[in-house]
Amino acid sequence: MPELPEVETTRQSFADRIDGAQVTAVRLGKPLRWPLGVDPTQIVGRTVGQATRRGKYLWLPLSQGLESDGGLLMHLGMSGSLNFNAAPAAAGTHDHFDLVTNRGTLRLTDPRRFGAVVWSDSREEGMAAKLLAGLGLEPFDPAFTGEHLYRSLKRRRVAVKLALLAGDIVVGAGNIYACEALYAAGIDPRTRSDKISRPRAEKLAVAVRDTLARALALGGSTLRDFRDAHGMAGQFQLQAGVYGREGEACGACGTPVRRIVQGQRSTFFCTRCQKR
DNA sequence: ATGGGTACCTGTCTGC
DNA sequence: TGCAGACAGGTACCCA
Repeated sequence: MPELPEVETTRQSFADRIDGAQVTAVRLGKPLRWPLGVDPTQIVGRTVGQATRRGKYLWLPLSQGLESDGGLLMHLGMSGSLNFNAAPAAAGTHDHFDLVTNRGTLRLTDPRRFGAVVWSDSREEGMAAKLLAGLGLEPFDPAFTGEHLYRSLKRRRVAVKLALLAGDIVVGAGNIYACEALYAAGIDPRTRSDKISRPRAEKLAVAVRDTLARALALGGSTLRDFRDAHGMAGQFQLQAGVYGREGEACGACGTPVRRIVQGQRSTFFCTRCQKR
């Protein structure tokens, strides 16, 4: 579900409110993608720090005086959302993790349970380090340039859409925004990554950054169940050019939007506006 | 190393 | 109404 705009929207909606809170309890529901990796009693009494984001992961620091840092690495998977509430309802069927603090409860709701909440002694150690290790550049990092994208794409020969989705060149674009960025850049998603010219890579880098920024400004996309930590839905899906619009007329040329499958996922594109 | 496929799990929608 | 099948925002892991 959540791609970078949704994860960042989520982070911004609870980070300042939970920063400085004391953990009073932890409640676990059904298993998520990985075990928590720590005895929950080790978390109780800790102080929550400022949540940060790397790709689609959130890192929530939980310090214990001077002796121990550590924190939780969280991922929303396909169907996860985090809610922060001072007076949370009783945990429902899909509520699988509660971090109860003196200011409110941070709750992960995730029907499909592809999400994760994993303890690490620091962001640079253990499971967190392992999961973050292979990630590509942040799209808003000045180092993410057309030249960087061009050189990275040159090294492989998969379809450019799959190269974007892989997340080891640039992070943050999932299925919706990979489709939308390629549409904005006028590039056919089936184009082999090593065939993308320098100028087109430049255009694509700009499109990735702008698409994600625009979605972030709209609070992300809500297709079915995404909500930020206040329960607000995103608005970007209403402006999508191609995603989820199979058969509808392309806004630029009127050609019906086409749907194909790449890597077992739907790709939406305009056969006229997007060239190989 | 690269590319391709599978696996994880639940809900919703479509068509017969 | 029931039921099978397709599909859904992600990504680690296994195999060739």
